[in-house]
Amino acid sequence: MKQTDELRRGAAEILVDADLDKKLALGRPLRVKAGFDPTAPDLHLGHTVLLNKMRQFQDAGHEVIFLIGDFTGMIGDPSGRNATRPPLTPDEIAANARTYETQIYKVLDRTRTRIDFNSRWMGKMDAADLIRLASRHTVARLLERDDFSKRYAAKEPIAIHELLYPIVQGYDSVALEADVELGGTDQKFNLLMGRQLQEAHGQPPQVVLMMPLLEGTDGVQKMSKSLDNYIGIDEPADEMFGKVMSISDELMWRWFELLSFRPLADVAKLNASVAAGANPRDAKFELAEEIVSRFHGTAAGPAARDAFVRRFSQGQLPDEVPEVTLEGAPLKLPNLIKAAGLAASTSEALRLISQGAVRLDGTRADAADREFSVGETVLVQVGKRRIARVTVQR
RNA sequence: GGAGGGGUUCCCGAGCGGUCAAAGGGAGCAGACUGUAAAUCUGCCGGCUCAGCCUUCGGAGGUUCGAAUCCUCCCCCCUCCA
Repeated sequence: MKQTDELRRGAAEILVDADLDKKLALGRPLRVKAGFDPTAPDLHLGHTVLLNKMRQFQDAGHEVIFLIGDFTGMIGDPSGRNATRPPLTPDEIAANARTYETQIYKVLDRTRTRIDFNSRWMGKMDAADLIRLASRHTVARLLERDDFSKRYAAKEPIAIHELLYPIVQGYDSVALEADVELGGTDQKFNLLMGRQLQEAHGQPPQVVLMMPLLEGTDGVQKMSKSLDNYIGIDEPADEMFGKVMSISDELMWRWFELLSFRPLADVAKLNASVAAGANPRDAKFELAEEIVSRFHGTAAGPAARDAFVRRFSQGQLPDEVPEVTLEGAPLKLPNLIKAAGLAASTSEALRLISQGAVRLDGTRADAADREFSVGETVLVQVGKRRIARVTVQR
């Protein structure tokens, strides 16, 4: 039962757990569905939690359906904020789907992945079909959904079409005859709707496996672009490595569980060695290396690690210092910093100088009125991360 | 159609005629400490030709020596009644 342990790894909840074993015992590849929003195709590590789980199912021999909710995208998941959003055009949807494709195969096995769109069946429904589908549900039932009931109780508006969202998503499971649906814990209601609708259509209900939402680099809030606590899977290797290293030790174990493909037993060993006094940093190195290698190729992880050690542990300059040539000499230091893109404004540059954040050729700059004339070249460092070699001209 | 409540700097949110570039919190940035950890402490946190000046408080006008604060019109959001 080793395999099912890994399939359950990190899951927040499985409904119904016992059914998962029964389905696996059927001896045929299961149809595993996971839905994705067509509007947010720029993936970060948080999204890969689900992709990782999909990959695990693929490795166990099952078929994975990457379902793009282009039809449901017209509704927008009723999370409460944007009740109405402009529908995407077919061109936009196609473009987003292509973006998905270039990203998801860093995790998923292309040969076992099927990409589908729920407009394929929903688009064919006419008004009568939709009314028939909706007639199977009651408002009371829909109000069981947490955010609906909260909004209702708070006397916030709920648009009619929002009520249709869970129904449509649930119907997707019917259309695909899904055996298993994967999703985030925030999707619980929608996922369960699939079970209900499948039963109503005479199908065995899918097993619902919910993954937790990954905490972002701040360790508290869920990873999201808007909170800027995310690591995008397209980020440069060194940056990705650095960001992983900046997470807290506590969070690291969580990430091991949800983002690593190391067997749980290995992770337990690492954990034990840290508990016995090993430097947690070294465990984090392992995690960062694995993640970077996944998205940038096997050689990239170790390379990023070396670069990291040289730069931050040994305090050396990075391998490649951006060269910047500026015009408009003579330039005062704050203006030079701004023009080189090392600070957002000269005001900020001024502040940084007074706070001792600026180094010129390695030594702290304290004079804000230092001027640079034609032909001068300086190595400018602002804080730990911003750096450039600047040459002044004309 | 009617009644009412709102729109403030990245976010939340105070301010309700001068002492307001605007309290407080969050986020962010920098310094100290470090394992670029996290936590903590300290400072910063509109812009500029920076002891001064300029532009901001939904928009446009107006009152005033002076407005985020008062008045008029407009735009947008929300709630309730019908």
